Amino acid sequence: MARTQGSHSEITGPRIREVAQGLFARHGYAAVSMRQIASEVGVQAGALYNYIPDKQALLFSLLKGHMDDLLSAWSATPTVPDAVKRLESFVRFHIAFNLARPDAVFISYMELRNLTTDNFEVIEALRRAYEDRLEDILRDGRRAGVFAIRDTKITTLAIIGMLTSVTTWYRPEGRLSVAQVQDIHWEMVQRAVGALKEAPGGAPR
Amino acid sequence: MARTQGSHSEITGPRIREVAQGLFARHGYAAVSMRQIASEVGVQAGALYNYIPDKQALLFSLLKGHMDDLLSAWSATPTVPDAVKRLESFVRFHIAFNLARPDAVFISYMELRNLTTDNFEVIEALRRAYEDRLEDILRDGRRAGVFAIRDTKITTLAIIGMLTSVTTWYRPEGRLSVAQVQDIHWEMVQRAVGALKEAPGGAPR
DNA sequence: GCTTGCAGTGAACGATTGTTCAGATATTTT
DNA sequence: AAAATATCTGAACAATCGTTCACTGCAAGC
Repeated sequence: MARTQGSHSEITGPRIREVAQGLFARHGYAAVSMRQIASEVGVQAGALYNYIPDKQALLFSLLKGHMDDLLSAWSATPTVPDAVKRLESFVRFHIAFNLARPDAVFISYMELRNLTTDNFEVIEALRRAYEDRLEDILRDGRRAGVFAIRDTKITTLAIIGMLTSVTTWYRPEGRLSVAQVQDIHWEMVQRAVGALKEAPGGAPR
Repeated sequence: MARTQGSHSEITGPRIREVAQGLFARHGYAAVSMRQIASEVGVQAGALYNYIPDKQALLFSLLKGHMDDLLSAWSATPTVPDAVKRLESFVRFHIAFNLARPDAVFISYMELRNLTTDNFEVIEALRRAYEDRLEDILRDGRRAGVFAIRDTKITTLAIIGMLTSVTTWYRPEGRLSVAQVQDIHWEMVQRAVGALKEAPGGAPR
């Protein structure tokens, strides 16, 4: 039995990427076979090659797509002149964007080592470009005297590290809403960059 | 040709774990074959099974060993009564300990998904136990009124996330020493938990 | 010097890997 | 209705996977 109903090409193509993303996130790129992907799509392994040249290209296309989405989504958020407000924007954006696509985030820094050297460099450049967006904000704020930062590069990486780690534990059915998580982290980031000056003895809790 | 010189058992055993740790960190558990490990040890694949029951047990033993080391190393650091000093101790310890064994750290949260369910639960419990050490410090400090923390659990995870991310970028030959990285992060953590009250208008930079 | 036992070899096992491709079927175009 | 095109099957490919095992050689104990 070959095709059992009408044209599937517009369904199968995206489905392959969805299924692969889920399986890669759960089990890892190397541990997932093309036959597993095909089976979950509802197709034989050979049919996958009507849509992708090979397994490596599938992984790369997922990571590339995610980084492109990330960068263009951030570019689409309105720019405000105030560095503090811009930092708040970034913090809330980063958390919301990442929590909305945990699988993509997961594989995007878990499967970097399974990329070809060429492919790796492309993704790495995009990652750095994203980090630069935050570093620019921090540099501006420092120059304006609203942030007290020792080292913008390290602070950039520390903030991104802190914010990204949310994806490792957050569960939608858990105790906190996304907005609450954003609030808590925004407060911590504000303090970490020295933007929130509290009166000494200011209310704990 | 079999063995070409004297007894190797006390060499080969640890070597297998060293080599496996390095290869797992670089390429991932699923992507590394027993033959690759054996080849780098300088032995045939079959010989590995004189030391380990199977590949899964090798991975588990690496992760278990790392978590045991981590917990007992922290337990061995002197306890001070002051919560702020205890937090400083933790921050510096976590950074130094992780930077000293990047491969072990890397696979310890990269290969969790390649563990059997039973094995995973063991490692997960140890990870939580370590997090609890930090959460205890934060809770004590909050009770004592020296930390202004909204949510101790989230703050715990955020701090660990921030500190652990150092291993993803730090290179010994880089711009900063471990001590400098510790200093910068300790300042950020101090502020994030509201322990560092700066006079409003306090010197930026 | 003989025996015992550890440490390692090298071949073999069935299973599975990514990928290719001729052929079958359904849809679309003519 | 016929021809052309798109989509998928199912078998096959060489390679590699984790693991087992009969066998070999060396070192240590007697």
